[in-house]
Amino acid sequence: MKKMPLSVVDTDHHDADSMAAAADYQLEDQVGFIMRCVNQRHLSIFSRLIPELTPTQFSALAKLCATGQASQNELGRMIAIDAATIKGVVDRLKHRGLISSESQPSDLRRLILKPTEEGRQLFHQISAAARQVSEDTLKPLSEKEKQVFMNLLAKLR
Amino acid sequence: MKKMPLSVVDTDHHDADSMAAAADYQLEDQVGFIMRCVNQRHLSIFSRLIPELTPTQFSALAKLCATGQASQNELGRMIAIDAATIKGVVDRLKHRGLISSESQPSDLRRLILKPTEEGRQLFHQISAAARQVSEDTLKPLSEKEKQVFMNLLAKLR
DNA sequence: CATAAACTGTTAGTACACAAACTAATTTGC
DNA sequence: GCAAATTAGTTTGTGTACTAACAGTTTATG
Repeated sequence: MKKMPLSVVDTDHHDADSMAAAADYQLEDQVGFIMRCVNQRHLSIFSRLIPELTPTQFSALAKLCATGQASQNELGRMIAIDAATIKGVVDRLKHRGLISSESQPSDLRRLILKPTEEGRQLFHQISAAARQVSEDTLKPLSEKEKQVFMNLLAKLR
Repeated sequence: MKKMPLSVVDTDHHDADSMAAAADYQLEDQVGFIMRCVNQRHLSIFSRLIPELTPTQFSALAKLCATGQASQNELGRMIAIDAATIKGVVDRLKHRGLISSESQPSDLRRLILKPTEEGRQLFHQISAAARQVSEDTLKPLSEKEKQVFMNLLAKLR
């Protein structure tokens, strides 16, 4: 790793305020940046322990197994995924035979989604690994710290 | 909001362990799920306060303004973005005239990236807003809680 | 010095994620 | 009873994000 010549302060950038603000802006101290990194680590743990599904696909399948059935948009709302995104997720799960869909006679706009027997089986098979993913992600923290962290994280929802 | 009929426990799903594991699996209590939600909120705050750039584009520009220059892959490494992804980010910043690139004579593989004057100006203009993004994201926490949270979050990197 | 190993950037492929614009179906409000 | 608003799902477009495979360049090694 070579050090690059640092030359931040160079020219006229308007007011003194924005100069000072920009000068001591530390990208790696910002919540968003660190969260992105933590998420990268989490995704890597997830795909190692559960190579069969993406986190989003697993969320959808898990929620569908928990509720029994739901319409497509309804499912998206339950797991915080918008209508445009959930479509692709559902298509892929359907294509793999993990969920089924049929239109609801009483409301022709709606697609009723249900997990197939295969989908339920897969969910049950990997639910232990899913719990392990959370555990591994929080591994760097002590039991007490985990509780505090999860508590604060939930407040930022 | 209508309640759906809950019918989770229905058929033979192998061992008692995985049944029990699956039965009390609460998606909304998992780190990964909550982090995704927190990130959604953060992204929404970001795009409201800084509509000019995405968080990733801002990271790249900010780091380039801080270091003066870097090669493409080097820049990616500094902000935790892989080679395939950084290409698109750099292309878009270049297309908008915020950074420039030229190949390095001493190593023909490398593209040396630098912020343009316009890029530097934009960075200085929005750096205050960038700090505000972090502040707003952490708003639900008290000062003490913010410190604790950032400390624990950093441990999960 | 030759060549294997490592590195830089590129491309293709898959999968989110969201905004905006659209169709069709259903509710509502007057 | 009917127009207006709402809802469900789809499509398009943009922007991450990662894997895998690849070509050209540089470096390290035998």
